[in-house]
Amino acid sequence: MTKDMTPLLGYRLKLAQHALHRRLEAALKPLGLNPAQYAVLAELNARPDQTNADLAERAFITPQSMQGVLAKLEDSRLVERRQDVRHGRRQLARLTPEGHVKAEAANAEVMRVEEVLEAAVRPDAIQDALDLMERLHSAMCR
Amino acid sequence: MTKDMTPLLGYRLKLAQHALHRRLEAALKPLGLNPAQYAVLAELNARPDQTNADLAERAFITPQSMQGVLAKLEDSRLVERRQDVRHGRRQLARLTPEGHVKAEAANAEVMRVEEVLEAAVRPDAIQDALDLMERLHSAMCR
DNA sequence: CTGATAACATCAGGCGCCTGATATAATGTA
DNA sequence: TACATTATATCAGGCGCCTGATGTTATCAG
Repeated sequence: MTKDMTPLLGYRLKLAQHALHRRLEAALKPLGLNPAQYAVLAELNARPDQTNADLAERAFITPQSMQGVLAKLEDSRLVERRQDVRHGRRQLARLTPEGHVKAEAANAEVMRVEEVLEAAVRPDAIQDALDLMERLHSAMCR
Repeated sequence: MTKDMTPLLGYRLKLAQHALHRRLEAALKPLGLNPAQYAVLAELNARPDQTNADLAERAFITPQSMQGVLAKLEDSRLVERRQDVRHGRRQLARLTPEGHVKAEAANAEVMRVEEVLEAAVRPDAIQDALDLMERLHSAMCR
C-alpha cells in the first residue's frame, strides 16, 4: 500500500513552489503580467539587447514558448525588438521606457513576496536555505 | 536596475522544483504516466473510492482538470468509476487490478527520485529540510 | 412539502508551455 | 568557392491546467 506523501521532500517542494507560483500570479495580475512576462522584463532590465534564444535559455523555457511571451510584451509596448545590425536573423529585445517603468513596479511586488518567503526562515538560516535549494536543484539536473 | 535573481529564495525554489518536475516526468514516461496521473493512482491506492472533487482537492488542481486526468486513466483501464449507491450524482473512483500494478511500479520510480533528492541533503538535516518546506508553503498560503 | 442553497460532474473555451517541422542566415570545412 | 552544420526565428499542433457556464442531485430552511 502506498503511504502518505506528506513526509516526502519532493512532495513538499512541489507544494511550496506551487503556493509561491499562485502568490506571484496574484501579485503580478494587477500589473497585467504573469510570472513568465515578469521574468523577461527583469532579465531585459538587467541585460538589454538579448535574443529570443538567449531569453528562453535563461528562463528555462523553449525558444518557441519565449516567442509567444515576447510577442505579447511587444503588443503591450513594453518590449521592442530590432534587427541585429551584424546578423540578418537575430533580433535584439530591449525594454521600452514604459517597459522599464513596468519592470520596476513588478520587481517591487515580487520583492514583497520574497520578503514574506524569507520571513518564514530564521534570519541566520537563509543562507542554509539557499544552499539547500541549490543542492536539490543540482541533484535533479544530474 | 534589477539585480541578479540567483540569491533569491523564491527563484531557487522554482528552479529546484522545475528540475524535480522534469525528472519525475522522465521517470514516469516509460510507464505511460505523467506526474498528475501518478498522483491520482497513488492517492487511490492509499484511499479507494474517492470522488472527482475529493481527488482534485488533494492534488491541488480544479475538479475540471481532474476530470480530464480521470478520463484518461479510465481509457487506460487503470481506474474505474461507479455510481455511489447513496448519491445519484457522485462517482467513486478506484484502481483496477491493472491500475494497482501500475501504481506500485510508478511509486518505485518516484521513490527512486526521492532518494536522489534526499541524498543531496545531510541525513541529519532531512527533517530540517522538511520543516523548511512546510514553513515556506504556509507562508505562501497565508 | 417547497424553494433556496450547496455539492458534484461536465462542457466549452482560453492560456502557457511543450515537441516537431520549416525557413533563413551565419559559421565551419573541404 | 561550395557544401554541410549550426543558430535563430517562427508556424502548427498537442497537452495540461485554468475560468466560466450548465445541469443535476443533496441538503437545508421555512
